[in-house]
Amino acid sequence: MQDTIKDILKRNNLSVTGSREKILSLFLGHEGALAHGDIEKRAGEKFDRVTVYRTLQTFVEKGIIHAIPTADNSIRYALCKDHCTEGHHHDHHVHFVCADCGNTYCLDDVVTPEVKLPKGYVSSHIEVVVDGVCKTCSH
Amino acid sequence: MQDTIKDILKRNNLSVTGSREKILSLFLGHEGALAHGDIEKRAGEKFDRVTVYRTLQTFVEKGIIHAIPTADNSIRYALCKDHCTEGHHHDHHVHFVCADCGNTYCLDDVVTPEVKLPKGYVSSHIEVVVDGVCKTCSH
DNA sequence: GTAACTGCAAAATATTTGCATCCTT
DNA sequence: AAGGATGCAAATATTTTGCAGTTAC
Repeated sequence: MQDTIKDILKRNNLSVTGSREKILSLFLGHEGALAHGDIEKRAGEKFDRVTVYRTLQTFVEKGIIHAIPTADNSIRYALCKDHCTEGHHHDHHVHFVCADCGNTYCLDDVVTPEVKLPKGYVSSHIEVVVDGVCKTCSH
Repeated sequence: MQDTIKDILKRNNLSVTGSREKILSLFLGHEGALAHGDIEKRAGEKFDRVTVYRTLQTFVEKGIIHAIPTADNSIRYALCKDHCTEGHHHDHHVHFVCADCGNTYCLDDVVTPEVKLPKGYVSSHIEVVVDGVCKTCSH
């Protein structure tokens, strides 16, 4: 696991630092998406806010994580399991926000559906966010 | 037009006040969606920030407008053209964010597609946001 | 050794709350 | 007149920026 994290960082030309390893391990160890606040909470409270902001930004730029906009104005981040590269995100899956537990999941198996746009509109990216109750909470 | 605005407010049991009339008229007179900041800019005169916050919140609660989450963390608001009532939004259309002009449009004719979720997931609402170039800018 | 990263302080923004006053009904 | 809405001040919260010290490579 340690090696995997380092590998991810190195692969993206990022220096391997404590903060980055810890933040990245939070993502790897958590199934759902994390908001900025979640990271500060879940971490052993050692993080400077600023470091978290900058680390998340760096990760997004490098294509390690992607941002998921949700209705409550809190941006969540989740690992890119697809083959994202710097400046090129390819997250063609659906996101799911559970009203019960509040977690946000990437439904990697659910492919973004096609949308027929009116004439003249050109689509470059489609983001689908489903609200509802997740597998765990619906039991 | 004036009467329409008043009608909308009255229909929702809201007192007819200057701020509400003006903010509502901004939405009626603008095809796209508006963010908080847009409203302060477009309003010819000075609006108290607080009034805008509270008015938008009230409108959302009453089902007059709905919020559109976008990737850049700026919530946009747009008129509900469907039959929304207090606490019950029914905006089953697709939203489009133009990378060129920055406007956000409700594509009322484009119905939200069905999404097949994995077993155990229950959907209550699906939000589709398409990024790309709009009709006007693609010319 | 050098470039990159972090943490602290502080600035710039954004949002919420309390309260006195004013306006709508 | 009564209740709700507004505007101001101020409290909170969020995000960004600058810079000096530290660390990775």
